[in-house]
Amino acid sequence: MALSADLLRGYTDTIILNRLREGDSYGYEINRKVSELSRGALELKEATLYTAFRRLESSGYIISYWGGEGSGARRRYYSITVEGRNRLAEDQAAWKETRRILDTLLNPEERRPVLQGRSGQEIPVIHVEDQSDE
Amino acid sequence: MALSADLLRGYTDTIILNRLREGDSYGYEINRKVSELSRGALELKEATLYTAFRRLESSGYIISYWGGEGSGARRRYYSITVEGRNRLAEDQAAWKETRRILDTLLNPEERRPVLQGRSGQEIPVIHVEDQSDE
DNA sequence: GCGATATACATTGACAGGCGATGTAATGCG
DNA sequence: CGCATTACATCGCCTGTCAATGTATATCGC
Repeated sequence: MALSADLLRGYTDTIILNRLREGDSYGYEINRKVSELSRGALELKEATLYTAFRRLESSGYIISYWGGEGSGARRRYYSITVEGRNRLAEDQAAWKETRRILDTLLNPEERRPVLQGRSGQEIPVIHVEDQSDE
Repeated sequence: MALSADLLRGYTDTIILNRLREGDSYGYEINRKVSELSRGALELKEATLYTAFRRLESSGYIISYWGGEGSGARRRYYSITVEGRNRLAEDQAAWKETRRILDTLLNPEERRPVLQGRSGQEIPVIHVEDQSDE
């Protein structure tokens, strides 16, 4: 099943940052790696990729430099900045939260509902039973 | 943390369908329920809600009718159709897939590594007691 | 040497979903 | 009566995705 990257809208930047966390890289390679890690389920389109790079760089989350000449076409390498790492950490936290919310809102438990507020004082579990027929 | 609903783009329709699965309802109520279930983390904006209703209805996933007069403002009730249920099932499957991919692409393993074989057999769910709060 | 292919980067314009702003209307309460 | 609450609705802007298109270099087969 090829994921419609529409459901991933907004995560492209985070995906790139997380890739860069493991070391500098360039567009084409990042793309291959992403599709490899996702088993081909996610193929970032080039236009999406490169607009993301521009967005990230102009926001200071990554910086770029030319390199790799002599072994194929020229490459523009990207490097994650400190701000980028911070942004990545926030994004990862946001993803966990989003995942939790969507799990409860869309149902597919299987991971079990998470009903913990940050203050902890909030209500115990209200039984939301779920028989699919009616 | 209030979720930027930008990260939820594309899921609004599914959230609504899943709510309707439990019975007919109307905009205002659905909205309250969603924010209750998410503990206030997700507040669907009215513009978002009602455009979603129009989208869903014109696609045949829901149908609407007026009702509830006499007890406040008039309400437009929505009912999920058979097509809507099918669509919902697909969306839920897509969410599981998306979740899996994003978990591997964004890293936050923490619950279980996602390295299952292509063959589709699920990883045996490891029983993780979920009492820790972050 | 030459065309095909793969690598690699880049921009433009269209499209779709979310949402702020704004408007309408009915009911209930003090 | 005035105001809050409930409830629905639309317009126009913004942002991220992506098809289409273009450029350039290196390698491989013939």
